Amino acid sequence: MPELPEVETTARGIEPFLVGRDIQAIEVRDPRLRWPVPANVQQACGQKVARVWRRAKYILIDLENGHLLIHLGMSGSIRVLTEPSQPGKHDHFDILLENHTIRFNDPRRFGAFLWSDSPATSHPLLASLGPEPLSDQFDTDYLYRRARGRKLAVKNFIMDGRVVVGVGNIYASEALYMAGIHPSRAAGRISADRYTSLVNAIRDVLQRAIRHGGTSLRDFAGSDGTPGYFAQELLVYGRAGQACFQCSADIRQKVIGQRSSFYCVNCQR
DNA sequence: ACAGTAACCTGTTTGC
DNA sequence: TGCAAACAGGTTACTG
Repeated sequence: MPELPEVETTARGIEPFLVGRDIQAIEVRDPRLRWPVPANVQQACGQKVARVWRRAKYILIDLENGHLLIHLGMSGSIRVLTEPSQPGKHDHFDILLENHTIRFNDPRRFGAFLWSDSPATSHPLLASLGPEPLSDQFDTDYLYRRARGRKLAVKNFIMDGRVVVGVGNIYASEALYMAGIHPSRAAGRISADRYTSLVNAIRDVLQRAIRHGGTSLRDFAGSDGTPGYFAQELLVYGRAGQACFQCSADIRQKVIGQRSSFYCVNCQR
């Protein structure tokens, strides 16, 4: 489901169907999402799509005037339909193009579909977000500086979107393992050198996951029910009780900040 | 400003 | 087998 690599994959997947095309209609059949889908999304109708891109875990659709924001939440997915089909349960809205339909499905309803008049990055939900993990602004100096004086667990620190965006629960565990840092360690008590490792690990794991098309491309690519490619690459996530690949100790699972975390007590300090 | 927690939902898995 | 509890990839809002 939607971690940054999947949002990226989804955005790239729908882009060619949208850019340069006119939005003919937006059909909202179940507006109950994180926030009720507002009527003003209809302003997109009749407009041509200029750009489709991603910021944090938001998919942004830039129009000639205004912007659509889509968030997949925990369980959202988007499919491109090439021929008409009956909407199913949890299919909340469609974006109708001349030859295709973009269909949004979200059982848990933590997703969002919103409109912004001004550039999407100035929307209240996006305005105070931290840098993209794959951008130059996200480096050792930045992360080390932001961590000064912080006492919360480093795992929660890197999952805070105001610090850096796009690091979800899976990749937080993975990156900390790769960097050899214990997820419960206070963010302010980690050396600059170790933050260098962490920055590299975050970059590396996200890039690799994107290259693999995310962890559950199935949502987008026509479901065959098989888990995504990246699931096989996971080093600690979901491996509680199994042997660490580096030292063979049992991988532990612990709840940190209300989320399951996976780590090796030997390899992570 | 910071840290911790509750809350928003439904579907699937786990445990008795 | 049946049922209830626990859990799931995200984020905001509230509390102290």
